[in-house]
Amino acid sequence: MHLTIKDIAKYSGTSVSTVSRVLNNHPDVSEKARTQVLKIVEQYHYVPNNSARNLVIRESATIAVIVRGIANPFFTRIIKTIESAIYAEGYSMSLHQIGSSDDELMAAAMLEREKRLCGIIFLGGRFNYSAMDVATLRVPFVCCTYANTFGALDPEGFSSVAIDDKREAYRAVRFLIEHGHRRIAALIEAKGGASISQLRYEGYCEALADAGIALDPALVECAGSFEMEDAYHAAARLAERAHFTALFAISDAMAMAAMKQLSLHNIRVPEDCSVIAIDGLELTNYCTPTLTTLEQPAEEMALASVKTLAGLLRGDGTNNHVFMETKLRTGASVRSLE
Amino acid sequence: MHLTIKDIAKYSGTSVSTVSRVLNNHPDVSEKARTQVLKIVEQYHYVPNNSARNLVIRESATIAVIVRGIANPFFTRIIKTIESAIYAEGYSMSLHQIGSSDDELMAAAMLEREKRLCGIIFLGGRFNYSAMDVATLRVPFVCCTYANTFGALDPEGFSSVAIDDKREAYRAVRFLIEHGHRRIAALIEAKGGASISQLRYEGYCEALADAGIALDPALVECAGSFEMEDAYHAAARLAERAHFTALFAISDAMAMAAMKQLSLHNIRVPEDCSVIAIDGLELTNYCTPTLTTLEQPAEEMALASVKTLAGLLRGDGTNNHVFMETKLRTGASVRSLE
DNA sequence: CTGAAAGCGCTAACAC
DNA sequence: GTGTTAGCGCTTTCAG
Repeated sequence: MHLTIKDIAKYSGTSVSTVSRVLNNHPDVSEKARTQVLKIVEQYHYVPNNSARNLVIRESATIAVIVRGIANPFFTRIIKTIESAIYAEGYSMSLHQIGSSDDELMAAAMLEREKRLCGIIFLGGRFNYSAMDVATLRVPFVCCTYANTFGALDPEGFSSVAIDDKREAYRAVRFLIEHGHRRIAALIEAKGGASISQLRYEGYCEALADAGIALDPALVECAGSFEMEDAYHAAARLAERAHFTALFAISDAMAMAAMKQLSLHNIRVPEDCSVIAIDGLELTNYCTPTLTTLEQPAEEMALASVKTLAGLLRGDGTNNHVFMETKLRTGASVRSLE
Repeated sequence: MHLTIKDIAKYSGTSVSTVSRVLNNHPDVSEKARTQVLKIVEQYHYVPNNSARNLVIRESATIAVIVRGIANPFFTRIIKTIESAIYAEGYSMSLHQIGSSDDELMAAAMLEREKRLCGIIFLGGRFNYSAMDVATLRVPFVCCTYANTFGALDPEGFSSVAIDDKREAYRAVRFLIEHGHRRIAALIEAKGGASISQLRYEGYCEALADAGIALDPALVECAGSFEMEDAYHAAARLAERAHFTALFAISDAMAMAAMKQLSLHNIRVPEDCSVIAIDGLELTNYCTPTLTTLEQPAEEMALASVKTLAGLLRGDGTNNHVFMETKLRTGASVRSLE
């Protein structure tokens, strides 16, 4: 079917070991043999079989990045930085996306064996690994953008880089309160459960509580997902049910959909209702009004993830868990209620 | 290092073939052996090595989807549909992203050997393959979203599903002309070259020509990329240099950035300037004003790609090249110049 | 510098 | 039903 290294050896009048050496840039090959092999490779469009290669090598200096939900535009920024950081550290990257219903740990375990990985970075994922779940993993791994807050893992056994979702949500809502708002609605995904939505919702509740504002259930609306369309409908329910002077959305995308819905209800942003969110998508710089948001430090998070993993691989460096801070990006969607 | 099928055979008191049969759900295994093997597999967290598996199988009923630039939000919609269509046809999907500087054909050739693919779908990619370039590919492939317009490939040798970029751009600009506009600016990526930008630019030129409107170079601005930020700056140059009553942007994202810039120049959309684009991103439903755009039929394109490939694989069906039509999505960004 | 040969972990005949 | 065994295509000692 396909040409093998054996065929190339035959056609170029050498042996498979010589061909292998040429292909892998080993020094111990005569210039003559090298040229000849390369010529045949070119001529016959030979492409080596990676499965065979992966099977025989012991370790591959490859770090896998396993992404859950690549549609998330926030991840694309992170991935870009992770990639260059991985190369800069002398490793190569293998990027894999998994569906939201797939098991990233199983995917990781299979890749570890298939590609002889030396490390793994999880980007987005479940929040509740158990020790059993990670038992198949033999290489160090770091969770980027989430910290297994709800899981039961030995913190010494892995690393994480994330924002403190609860704290940042607290800051966002606090920001609204400081601008004089007291009737603050929340647009979340769902209550309870082990998710980013729950953490950010808790931050919302705590900020209200600390300011002596009673939690009004009528001001909290669940979209059921992080999708813009669902957020759009949820915002309609909110607008029709309650009055509020400010809205905290758990994500930029949801905030954007909500703003559209508010304008349809003749609620002007920020004149009638201020809006704040968390994420800092590039995109929300371009909507009208520009969204005020707590921007996640994507680049720093990416860098920290790779640095941590590289430290682990080199032998210096230990597992650790870092929480980064967001940066307030002041848009035009929040006004003071003087 | 890792447990192998041999270890599992030993621990479960059977042979490797029995273990293999259990793992691959072959019928010829006693219930007793099956339970026993599964127990050991579970207990020792055994995970098979796919490289070894891929090496020995002849073909795998796997279709690879190779995406260039997964950041493109338009692709995520397509991928979702492609995935379910592939499963519905009885194949499994292997999704791979490649960087914009990588060679998708080399990636495809390697995957074909590594995973014993039976077919390939390219999503986004270069426009100028040559026959030499595809010489390494042995399985049928279809180009989704582009048609190798600038390439030199035998049309019988591959399939494509795309929109006719030139025609659709023509329609968009024609739409503006029918609304009374004559000073129509164009926001493109770059002039010349083998790209979607060039095709859409040609459509713009032709629509103007057909309407007897002279092409004014001052009304054409190149962003240099498809990025929002670059489009944003390009729109500023345009606004400062020329007067126009309408703007045609080659993509939704660029249009969105341009609208923001126009508003900064006190040019209201659509009162002072109408805006139209091509793509139909979900997102532009939520910006203000809602963007009028020619929506690419992502789902149909995805479906057609898989159907074509499946036909090729089954033996009925031949290579073909289909151009789909966009659907006008009327937003609020275009007004009539009565 | 070069080639022969021993596997890497798995599947699939092929015998039993 | 089950076990033995011959490779899949490649890298890598180990001799020459």
